[in-house]
Amino acid sequence: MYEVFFKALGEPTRLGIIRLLAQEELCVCELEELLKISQPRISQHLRVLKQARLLTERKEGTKKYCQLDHENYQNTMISFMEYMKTPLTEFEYKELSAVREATRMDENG
Amino acid sequence: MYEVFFKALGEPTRLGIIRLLAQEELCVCELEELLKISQPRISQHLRVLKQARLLTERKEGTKKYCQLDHENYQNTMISFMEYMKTPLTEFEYKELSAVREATRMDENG
DNA sequence: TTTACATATAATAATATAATTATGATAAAA
DNA sequence: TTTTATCATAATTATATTATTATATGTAAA
Repeated sequence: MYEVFFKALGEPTRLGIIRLLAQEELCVCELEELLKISQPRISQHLRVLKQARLLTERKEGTKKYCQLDHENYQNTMISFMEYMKTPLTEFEYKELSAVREATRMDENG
Repeated sequence: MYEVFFKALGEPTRLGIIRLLAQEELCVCELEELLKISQPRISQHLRVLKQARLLTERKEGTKKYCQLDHENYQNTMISFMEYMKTPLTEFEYKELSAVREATRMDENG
């Protein structure tokens, strides 16, 4: 989940796209002209952003207008920050204690 | 900058590592045992996290203890969220107007 | 000063991702 | 109904990333 989200953001072309779409609703051909990159390339990166739930789309005639999925973007960022704050599971703590216990035993004997 | 940061987070092994290191200071061999993955693999992923400024390190004897660089992690997340809120540059708006003007001209004539 | 431990690095192989080129689909317009 | 515009997809090539294996480095202890 977070992996897909961050992987989508961890690429320069997509970062450029998503920053534009955070401010303006744009269609593929506008992105193409603004960023001076080919249409299939835009299209493929948009697919990645869509899978990461970073995009909302709207069709108008033959054009597809995209913008940042503000809600899911914010929710995911916040949820990740919360996730990073959550303590390890009980199991993880037990494992960790075991590992440290083993190390201490090494050191003492 | 953000690209390196998010790319570092956009990989499952590194996400697993960084979540542990957000809660506990751990050395490489502890990560190795907790995550059941090889030492070179840990070591390489730690390098990526370091480059993304997600890590602080401390040496103690032969061991290297790591933890999340809480400060830089938070600053980067916040700074990115601010970045996403900043309006397009004047130049970008001009470009966009030009593109839209061209489209409108197409539609009208 | 040899040995063992913790970590890093290099080389390789496997896999994944990105960009390009070519082609297809759909809807609107001529 | 043929064109044209917009977008999607497939195939290919190029490049990057990941994991493994083998080896090296450094440090502390025997």
